[in-house]
Amino acid sequence: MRVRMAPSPTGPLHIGTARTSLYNFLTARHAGGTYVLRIEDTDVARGTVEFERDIIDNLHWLGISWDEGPQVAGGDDIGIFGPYRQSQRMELYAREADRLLESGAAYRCWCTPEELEAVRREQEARREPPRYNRRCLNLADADRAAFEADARPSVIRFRVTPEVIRFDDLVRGEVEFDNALLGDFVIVRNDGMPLYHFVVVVDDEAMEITHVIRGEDHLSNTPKHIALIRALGYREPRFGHIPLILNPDRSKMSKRKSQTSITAYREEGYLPEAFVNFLAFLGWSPGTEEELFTLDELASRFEIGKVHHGGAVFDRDRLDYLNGVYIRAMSDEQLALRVRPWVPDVISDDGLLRLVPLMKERLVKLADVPGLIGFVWEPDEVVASWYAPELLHPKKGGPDEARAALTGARDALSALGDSDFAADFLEQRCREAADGAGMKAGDFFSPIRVAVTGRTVSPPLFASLEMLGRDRSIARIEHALGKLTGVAV
RNA sequence: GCCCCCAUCGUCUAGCGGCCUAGGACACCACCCUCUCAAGGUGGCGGCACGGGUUCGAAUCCCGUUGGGGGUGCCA
Repeated sequence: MRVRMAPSPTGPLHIGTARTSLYNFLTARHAGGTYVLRIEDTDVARGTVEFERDIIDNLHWLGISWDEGPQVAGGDDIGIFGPYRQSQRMELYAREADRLLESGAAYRCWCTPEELEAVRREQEARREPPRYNRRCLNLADADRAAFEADARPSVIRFRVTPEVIRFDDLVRGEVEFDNALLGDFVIVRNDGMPLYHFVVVVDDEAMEITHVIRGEDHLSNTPKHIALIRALGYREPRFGHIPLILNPDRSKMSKRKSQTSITAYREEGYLPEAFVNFLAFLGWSPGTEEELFTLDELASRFEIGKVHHGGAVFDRDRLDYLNGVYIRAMSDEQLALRVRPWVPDVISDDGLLRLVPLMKERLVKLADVPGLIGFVWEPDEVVASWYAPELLHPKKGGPDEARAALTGARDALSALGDSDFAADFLEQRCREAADGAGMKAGDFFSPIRVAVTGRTVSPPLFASLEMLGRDRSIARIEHALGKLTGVAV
């Protein structure tokens, strides 16, 4: 078995491409087959090397690797079927196009886009299917000779034979199309650039691809490809069309309506292992109630034949949940490492490790880290700027209660030495102080929380105080007291 | 318009003729735990699109309807 993924570098790695790549990868790994990466960069107008870079990087990030593929960073191609960029395979396409021309399976067409457009409009007006009228196929010899002598640019069209095309789709079973409904489609542009339908077929043959697994949006392209395969005398691979990933409104997932670039998810701090797990289940399930799988486990369980037929909506909530599960399953040491890019250097590795227990259960995405524990490293004034004085008021109470709690806490904390400034001690003393002030613990803690973390929602208060240390904790409480007087009058 | 594909809770799905009073997960709601928020625990809400067949029996098979999606490029 030889399978391939064939991304086009006309944009950053897209969720759909990532999922298709994953399914191909899993299919190859499951069967012990070979996995090939081929860059389909025939669209020079839209493709860029930056996008190719993004695609390769993010595929790697997801843990998807390939046995054969293009050279990267000046290295050599991996594999003997290269080059693996279509832009480097032009002689092959030219040769195969000539074969088609010679056999009469393809022909040159000199129609201009404007002429084509006019014909299309007429057909639509007559409610006929819009397809090429074969004007250039039926050209008189003299006219053809004139065009050729003129060296006027021409495209090459594939002459579609009217016949019913059937194939046994890996995921859908028997599918049939009537190619009589197809027009003669262009396979080489008038600037000599070969087009997708053509190159994909040529390369799959040249690279000995046995299984073509792609998105359902290609299902109706397959009869074209099969026709081409037959005309060229190629072997027909198996085809499998996997369901699309959908926007919430159930249309094909698009940049306009959803976040589709893998880079964006990576930057938000989703874990690749969670992301892959999530992606795998968008259109497939092992048939049991298990739902946590590593890439290796997916590879051993995945079967292309068990892939669903219907599209799947991309559900952020579920992704978030899964990411949280993976975060919580990590050791503190692992999580500290993963979170490092979101934490400033002033926090040492040891310090970060001590911070991890404060955030682990609360973390959904790694990028949430600063919002969660930023108060630890932000300057006192910055933390103070996060809250309005009114936020210091406990739920049941006003400035008086806030002041009572804050002064009580300040006194209790001040009485403690640096070595006693530990969470359990702090809690004990603050509870005593709450009693002393005749307040409920919750109401007493609330102003302290806001003063120290700048927010009404925070990690556990006393562990937070401990992390912050005696002096900074007291300073923040004093500061809060000052803010309180400013408005209390 | 034409061609093709698809159809189980809001979402991801289990189900492949009797095990289904349709199971799980996310989300949502309630309660418990609790210094806030989480995490965790318990419970709840919620679905076989519709109509015909076939069969002793249909979420499962067939046909139709409806709905949704994809394609219909000198993009991929």
